[in-house]
Amino acid sequence: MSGATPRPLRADAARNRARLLDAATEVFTTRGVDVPTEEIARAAGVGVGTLFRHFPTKEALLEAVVVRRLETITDRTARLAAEHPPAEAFHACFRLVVEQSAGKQEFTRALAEAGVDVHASLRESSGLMRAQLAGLLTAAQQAGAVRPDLGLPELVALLVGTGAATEQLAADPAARERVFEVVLTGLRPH
Amino acid sequence: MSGATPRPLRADAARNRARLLDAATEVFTTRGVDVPTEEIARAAGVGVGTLFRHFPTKEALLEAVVVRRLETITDRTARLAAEHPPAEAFHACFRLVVEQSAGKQEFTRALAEAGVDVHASLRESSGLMRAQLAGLLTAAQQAGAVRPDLGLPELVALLVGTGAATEQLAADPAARERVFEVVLTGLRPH
DNA sequence: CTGGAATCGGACCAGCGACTCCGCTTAATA
DNA sequence: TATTAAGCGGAGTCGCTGGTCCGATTCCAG
Repeated sequence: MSGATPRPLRADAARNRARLLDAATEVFTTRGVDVPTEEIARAAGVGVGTLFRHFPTKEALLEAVVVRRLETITDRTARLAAEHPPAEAFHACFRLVVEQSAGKQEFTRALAEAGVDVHASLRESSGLMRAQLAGLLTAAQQAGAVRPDLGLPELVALLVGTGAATEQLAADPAARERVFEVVLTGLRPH
Repeated sequence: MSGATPRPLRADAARNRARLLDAATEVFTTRGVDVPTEEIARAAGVGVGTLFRHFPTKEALLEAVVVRRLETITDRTARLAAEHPPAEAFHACFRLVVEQSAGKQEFTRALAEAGVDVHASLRESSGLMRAQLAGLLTAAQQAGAVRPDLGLPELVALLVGTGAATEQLAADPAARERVFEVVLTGLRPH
């Protein structure tokens, strides 16, 4: 197995890599995954050659973006889970995940479509995320705050769905809030 | 203004047109809107030339497919609405629209992205659909079956969202049912 | 049956976008 | 500061896909 980075990566190279990641996140999110790679390179202030040296493939770049975002969300979720009682934590995380995933369905879908089996790195961080969610869910259920008949798959589906729903209401925060209320109310035991 | 069809369309032409529409519906739904036009032509058993004579553009074909599906759904919705009391009708239609819209978000999104303003035909049938839904919603609200603070936009968003959610659970009907219950429960007044 | 208009099919064309290549630039080090 | 290898940029390549064109084929009126 290969250990850490073989070489420490030169200063400018590291900077460019970071810029590319940021630019790609921005551009993919706002304009969709179909933007030409050149657009991303331009947004990052580098040439396409640089882009492809850092990420061998457009798909690899997309994957890197998704992984980073997943990791961020997982971290924040963990913090919320640690600092609040189960019911509150569950609700806060639900909102967090939905809000932070805006436009992300497209990402993962594109990934899933492109290569049949996603890369190891994605599977790993997505696994961590799922583990977090599973813990949150069972804790909330034991606290009597969530219907006991729901499993992780249903929770994930509802997260994705609520994301899609709120995306439709981007312009109207009040309506978005009402949608949240509908879903969160429906999640309570009845 | 132009009246009805200028010419009655030859027999084989009509057949081919229908085949194209069916094949396109099938292929777009199962493999996404990015399939090459040639695939659709092959699935329909015709050449690409025929395809482009009937539909001047790939986008036009997609639009025709979407319009047809919207019309079907609208018809069924109308029938349900006429034959059941408000609350039942609302629930039944909610399920119907979600189930029949499977994979359709992608369609409309692709359309919206492609040309900025969708074609008149689509706007028309989509308007009819929205009118149906609006009627259904207010009736159900007056019957006390649905939260009174929801508007048409929220309903549409929830339809789209529930569609996205159930699509994630394609393999597990029981889980899908639980998702429906969550959303429909959340829609009731509290 | 048959003439000819409508329709068909698929080779062909053009534009686009992912990725490569290589001469030039620049960070790191002695 | 000089040396050198890592890194950069972007013009160019190649394959793919939407859309066109026209000779071959098919329907149908007389």
